[in-house]
Amino acid sequence: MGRSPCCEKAHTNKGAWTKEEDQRLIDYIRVHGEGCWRSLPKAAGLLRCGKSCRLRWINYLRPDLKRGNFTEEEDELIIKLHSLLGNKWSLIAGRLPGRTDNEIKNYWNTHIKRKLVSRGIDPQTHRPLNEITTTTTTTVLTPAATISHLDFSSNNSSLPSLPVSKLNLMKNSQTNNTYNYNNINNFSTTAITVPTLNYPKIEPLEDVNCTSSGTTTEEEPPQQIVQQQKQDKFDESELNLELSIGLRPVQTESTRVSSANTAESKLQQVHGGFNQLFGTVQSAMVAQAVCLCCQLGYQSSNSTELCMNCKNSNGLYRYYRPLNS
DNA sequence: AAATAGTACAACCGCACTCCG
DNA sequence: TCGGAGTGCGGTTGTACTATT
Repeated sequence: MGRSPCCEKAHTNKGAWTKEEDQRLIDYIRVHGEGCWRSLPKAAGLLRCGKSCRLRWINYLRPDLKRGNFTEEEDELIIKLHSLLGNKWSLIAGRLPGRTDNEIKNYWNTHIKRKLVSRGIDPQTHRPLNEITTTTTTTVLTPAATISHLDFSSNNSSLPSLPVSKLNLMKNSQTNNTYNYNNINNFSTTAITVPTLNYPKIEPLEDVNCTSSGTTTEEEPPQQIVQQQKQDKFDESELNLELSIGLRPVQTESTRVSSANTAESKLQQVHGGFNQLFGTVQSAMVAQAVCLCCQLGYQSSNSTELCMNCKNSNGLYRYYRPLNS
């Protein structure tokens, strides 16, 4: 049994929007605001599907959209973000104020792909097209590798089984037991050092060997939480806003030392689950996050005034409507 | 000038996720 | 806890426009 269609297809217009339809939609949203897209068409007197209205508004009619050509800076930012996030267009769009996911996706497919190919770079992997082997220090499952399962349970009673989904994990090839976790909210990399004997069972959905700009924390003490300051400036070489955490190898009760300021104590605080640890780390990351557009100077560079991104508590730019404000 | 090929992008489709009763 | 409604997302398609022959 399939789900019901989103609208009565029989009595809806399809295809390009007319000026009148646009105006009706704009007028309606100006008065009533966004929301309840299913009932909106009828209320606004539009013979359109609610989804169609939503798409038209979000991708074309919103007043805060930045129309026009992409700048060189935007190009480079999209490339960097794509290398980190893959085809997560909405996330990429969240970092480009005034641009929509659809617009970026189209632009990627029509311009940037070709641009990268002409530079000799594979648009999907962001590796040189003619590269056969790699000598870089980090092996990455895929630019946005998805790990289906992370399991500490077999040899370790203090850490739970970890049904970790959709983490961007990169295995550090130099330190066999370190994984880098790409935090998509603020582009930081979290190095997770796991006990050698309790090596996590990684089941990558895709096995794509490629390189990355991910950083390692091999020389840092394993139990130390090191939160490096973000780079003030968008670096041409890489988006390296590093936050590192190393998990101490499993210890017996007798050897366990508690300290309020150590990573170990943090671990103990979150013994209810590794997911909680990620939640804690992520929260810290987000709390510290300064949006990229501010770093880049796209938005207000005035230090006393946060841009819309930074005003948004989750660190991600989302659509904002100045209509009724 | 007409036909054809290539390009750009708006719009659609279907799936997945979240929310709420 | 479950199921349906609403919404968001990524991939794909359709079509208008431009360049080339």
